[in-house]
Amino acid sequence: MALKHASISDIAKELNLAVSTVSRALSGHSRISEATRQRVWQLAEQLNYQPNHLAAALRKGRSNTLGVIVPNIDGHFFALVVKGVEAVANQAGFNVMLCQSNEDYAHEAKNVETLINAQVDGILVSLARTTHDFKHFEKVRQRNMPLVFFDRILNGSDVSAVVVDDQHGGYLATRHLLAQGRRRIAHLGGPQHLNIYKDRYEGYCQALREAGLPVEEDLVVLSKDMSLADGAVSIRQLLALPQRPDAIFSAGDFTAVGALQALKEHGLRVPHDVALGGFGNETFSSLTEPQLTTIDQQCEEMGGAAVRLLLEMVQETSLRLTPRKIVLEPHLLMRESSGRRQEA
Amino acid sequence: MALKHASISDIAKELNLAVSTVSRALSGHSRISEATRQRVWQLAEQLNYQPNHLAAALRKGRSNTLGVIVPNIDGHFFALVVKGVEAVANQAGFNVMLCQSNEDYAHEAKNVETLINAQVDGILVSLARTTHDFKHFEKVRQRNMPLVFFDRILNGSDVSAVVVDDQHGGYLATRHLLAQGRRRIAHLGGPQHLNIYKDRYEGYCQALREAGLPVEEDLVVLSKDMSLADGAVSIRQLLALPQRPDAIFSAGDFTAVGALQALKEHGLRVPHDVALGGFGNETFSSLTEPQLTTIDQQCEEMGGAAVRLLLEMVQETSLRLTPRKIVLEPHLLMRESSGRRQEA
DNA sequence: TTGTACGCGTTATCAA
DNA sequence: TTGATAACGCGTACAA
Repeated sequence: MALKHASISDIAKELNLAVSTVSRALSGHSRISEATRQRVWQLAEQLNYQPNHLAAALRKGRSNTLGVIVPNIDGHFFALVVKGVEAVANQAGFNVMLCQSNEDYAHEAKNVETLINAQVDGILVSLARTTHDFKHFEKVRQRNMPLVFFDRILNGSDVSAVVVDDQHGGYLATRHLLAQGRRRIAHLGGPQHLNIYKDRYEGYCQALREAGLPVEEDLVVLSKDMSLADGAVSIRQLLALPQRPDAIFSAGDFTAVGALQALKEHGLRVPHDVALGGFGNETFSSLTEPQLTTIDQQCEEMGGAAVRLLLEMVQETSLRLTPRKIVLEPHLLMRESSGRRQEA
Repeated sequence: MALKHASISDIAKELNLAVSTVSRALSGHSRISEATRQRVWQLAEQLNYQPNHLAAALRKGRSNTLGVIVPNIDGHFFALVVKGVEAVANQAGFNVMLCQSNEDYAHEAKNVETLINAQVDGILVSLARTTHDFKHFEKVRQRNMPLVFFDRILNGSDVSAVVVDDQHGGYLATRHLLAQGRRRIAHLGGPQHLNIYKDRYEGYCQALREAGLPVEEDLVVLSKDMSLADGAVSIRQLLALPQRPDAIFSAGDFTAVGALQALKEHGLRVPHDVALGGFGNETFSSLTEPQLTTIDQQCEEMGGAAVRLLLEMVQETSLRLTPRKIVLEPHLLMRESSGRRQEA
């Protein structure tokens, strides 16, 4: 337990002032004579006074703390988003309480409870892959607690959110592969109830359509976890087709690298035999051989934008009613894995 | 602002009870008639009562929140440690407040202030690379706030901490390279004021000594950031030597992979010409070509152990006086980069 | 078993 | 400009 500490009333007693006066002197809010203000500050300094934020929070009904729920933190993406969140939040004088859902719905629901109990002033969420509904946010809405989503949301949901233009990202990646002369382009996708995977897929379709190519069902392989292993499995499936693809656009870097490894194991050369593009710009993406072409999302920027949006809602109750969306632009990072076919 | 909410006094009024009775009924502390307890719980449920933790915290002088300061979160290591921290903390009913120092001393000091202000019940820290003293923890000690370090601490400091046996890790890696028949083994190390880099270096020396080999100054290259770029720079320096090394033990995976890339650029084959071992088992380490031999630390376990140690100190004041250390065992992960020289 | 009364440290309101 | 006082919601001695 912390040692007993100097409080506002200690200062008041010492200076023969009322606590309210001291409080105002310290917060610099109301009009206060320069003389007493100085006396107060000086003694505060001397006693090494530290404001008790808990008490202030109780009184004001505001904890100056923001809650963040992410699926995980060991990938590059969410780690960077959280970094952005923290930077902007701290800047604004808010603390960040972190929760990981481990891609699990039940865990996510528990996280929400936790943050409500902790009395955070607002919540930032990116959904777990296993989340199909918003039930667990009911209490948050009831309390009229500010809530902002980022990156992963449910398709067709009307909520405040900061997202990347995933469709455009998928479009960019696929168009790039087309530009390299590829015609049979496969897609490795994720759970379609999540905006990000659905939109990336749509972008893929859009690019094909634009090139006058059909979307062949056989060439679209969806997986649940978007893991390394999923990539390998998908490749096995694709290579069993009568005619194999000459390029692959994966909606995630992990799956893309899993695919890369599997392709090599099957004796296929990347990009010569099969060109490859991923999504997400994970750390390892530039360390594979060949280096992986991928889509960069503005991770830190996303975190910062989400916090700013949330803080506006925290400060202005009226803004909590109408959902607002912020859309960031993704960028194509051309690297080796999608190069042109070499004329042998 | 959250909507007005049911408090224990609301329940009390409704039931014609005293708040204290309700309080006890809910917390199940004192003796309470089964009848009233049931009535209270039922109404609480009905009114969707949520305890106000802020008020409880103020009253009890305990926030049930733990603070964590890490240098960053975008590497694999700290991400996993934080995951472990969160799991165990939540399990025990504690929240986690996260701060990143960005490897910067000043930032770290600010983080400490932040956490003190937030009135956390205890602090977990892994030092920034630029931290050379403990000054900024003075206030923490003054308040007798529980403080536990993990992974990175200052050499020779007498504090409570959970660390990996880095010396043994360095020893394992180096001995492994020796066992592959290498004799001129270089070392890429980090700032020696931090235990982890110092100890890994010591382990390297120990293995060489044991093999009857000298530690050649020329073969030891230290760098500040342990980044990818540092690895490349170090390689340039090593290759400028009259006789180049036939193996390298790097105290970090990033540097190791930077070295790997540089070696390849110089036309050297890994492991044939130069065998390579890293430290830390980053995600990308198994995705490079060749796959990187490295040392695995028990990240999540470390986070969990640190929280447990901290919580003991939170609950039992007397335990805060004598520093305790917990040492985890590292494991060697043999992969391709350290294979035997192939007889051509 | 239950009720009374007070304090945790702040801030906000009203009066002086 | 300052002071007195009442909350914020909960926990806990002490009394009944």
